[in-house]
Amino acid sequence: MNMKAPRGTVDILPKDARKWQFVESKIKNICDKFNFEEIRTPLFEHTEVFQRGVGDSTDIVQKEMYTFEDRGGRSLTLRPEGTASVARAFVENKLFGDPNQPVKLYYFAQMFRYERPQKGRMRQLNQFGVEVLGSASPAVDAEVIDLAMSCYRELGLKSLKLVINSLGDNESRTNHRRALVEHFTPHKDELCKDCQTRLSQNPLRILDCKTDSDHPAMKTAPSILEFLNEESKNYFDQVKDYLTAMGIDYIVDKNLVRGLDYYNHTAFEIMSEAEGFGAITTLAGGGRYNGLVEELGGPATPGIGFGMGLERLLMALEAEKKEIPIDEALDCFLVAVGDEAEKEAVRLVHELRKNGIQVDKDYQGRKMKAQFKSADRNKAKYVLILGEDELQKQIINVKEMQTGEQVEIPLSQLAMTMQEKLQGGIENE
RNA sequence: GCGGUCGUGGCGAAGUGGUAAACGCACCGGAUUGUGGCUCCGGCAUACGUGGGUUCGAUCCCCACCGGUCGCCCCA
Repeated sequence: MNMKAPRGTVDILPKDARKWQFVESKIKNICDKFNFEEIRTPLFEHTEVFQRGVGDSTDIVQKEMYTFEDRGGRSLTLRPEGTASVARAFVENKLFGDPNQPVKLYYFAQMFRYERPQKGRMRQLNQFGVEVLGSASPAVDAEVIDLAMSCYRELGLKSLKLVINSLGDNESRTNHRRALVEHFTPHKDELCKDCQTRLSQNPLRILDCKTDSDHPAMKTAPSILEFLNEESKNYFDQVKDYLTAMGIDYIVDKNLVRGLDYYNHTAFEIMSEAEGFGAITTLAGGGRYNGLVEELGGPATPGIGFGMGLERLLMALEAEKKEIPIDEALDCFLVAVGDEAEKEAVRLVHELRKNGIQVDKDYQGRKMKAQFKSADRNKAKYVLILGEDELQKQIINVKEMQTGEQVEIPLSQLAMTMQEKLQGGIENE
C-alpha cells in the first residue's frame, strides 16, 4: 500500500501555508491596483483545448500532460498551464461581448505536468497568472510586464532579470521560419535528434536548444529580429519604449522563443539570479498570443499574459533571505483546572469567540503546568486561569504573559474586558 | 526517458558482519499538592525503505525494485 503523496506533489503544512497566504494576498492586492479581476476555471479540460491551444508540437502536449479518460469515454486533461483554459472560458462565456474591454483577468491555480521532479519543478505546481484579452496595444504588453515585476518588487526580490524578445506577426514568423529551415537544413545531420525533428515541426525552437548551442550554425542563424516586418518592429519598439518610460530594465534576447505555439509578438521571461536558487532560473514567462482565441473558436481577439510559478517565487524569497512576516501570536489561552472548571471552560471559550476574541484551550487533559507550556507554545498574550477557587467566586484570573501581571475579572465581564485589553494592545503597537 | 546521490524513532543525526542499535531536538512526568519561558532528574517510541542473495549470523556486503533528492531535456 502506498500511502505517500504521489511523486512530484507535496503537502503544504500550516507553517508554510502562512507564507503562501501572505504571498497570495500581496499579489491579489497588486492585481486590484491594476484593476484585474479573478477568474477560476476548471482543473481539467477536454484534451483538445490544450492540443489546439498550447500546440501539438510542444513538449507540454507531447509528453507532459496528465490525460485520462472519464467514465463517459471522454478524453480529459489536468490543466498543464492557464492560458488555454482562460481563452476557452473567454470564448465560451462570450466575454468578448463585455463592454468593458480589454478583459483583464488573473488566476491562482494548480497546474499539472508529468515531468521528473527536481528543485523548482513539481508535477503539481501553483501558478499565479494574468491574461488580458481584447487589446492589441503595446501599452498592455508593458502593463502586464509591469504587473509581474511589481509582484516581485513588492515582495522584496532584487536579483531579477527581465528578458524580452519579439516573435513578430504571422508574416514575419513565416518568413523567418523559411529562412531558418534554409539555414539549418544543410547542417541537419550535425544537429541533435530533437533539433532534427524541430527542423520540420517547429524550427524556431532550434534556437532554444542547449545541446546544439555551440554549433557554428547557431551563431549565424537568422534572427527573428531581422525578419520583423515594419508593423512588428514598430510594435516591439513601442513595448520597449513603454518599459523604459516605466524604468523597467530589460535585456533583449533574440533566442528567447518560448515553448508554446500560441505566442507571437512580445515574449518575455523573468529569471532569478540569486545565489543558490538551483538550476532552474525562470520565475515567470509569458507573451502575446493574438491568434489563440480564434484558434479556440472565438472571434479574432488579441491577448497577452504570463504564468508565474509560485513555488519558484517562494524559493526566490528564500534564496534572497526575505523574511515573511507572520503573526503567530494567540490572543488568549484558557487554562482550566478541575472537572467543573473544564465544563465552564468549554462554554467560556465559545462565548469569547462569539465576541470576536481569539482563544484556545487544552484538550489533552494536561496538568496546569503543561497547559501553561501550551500557552507559551501558542505565544499566547493572555492566559485565562479557571479553577475551583475562581468558579466559587465567579471570577477568572487573567495573566498577561509578557509582564506576568495577573488580575481577577468577574466571569460576566470577561469578554468585554478582553476586548478592551486586546483593543488597547493593538493601538499601542 | 536518462544520470549522480541518498534511504536508521515524530524530526535531526552517529554506528557496527554477531545476543539490549549512541546522541541531540521534540514530547510526557517529577523537583515546584493551582501558574509558563531557565535548570536538574526520569520516561518515551512497531527505527535500520522493500524483496531477494552471500553468510553460522546481517542495519552494515551483493543484486533488483521502490522512494526522496539533485541534475540533463524542457519549462512555471
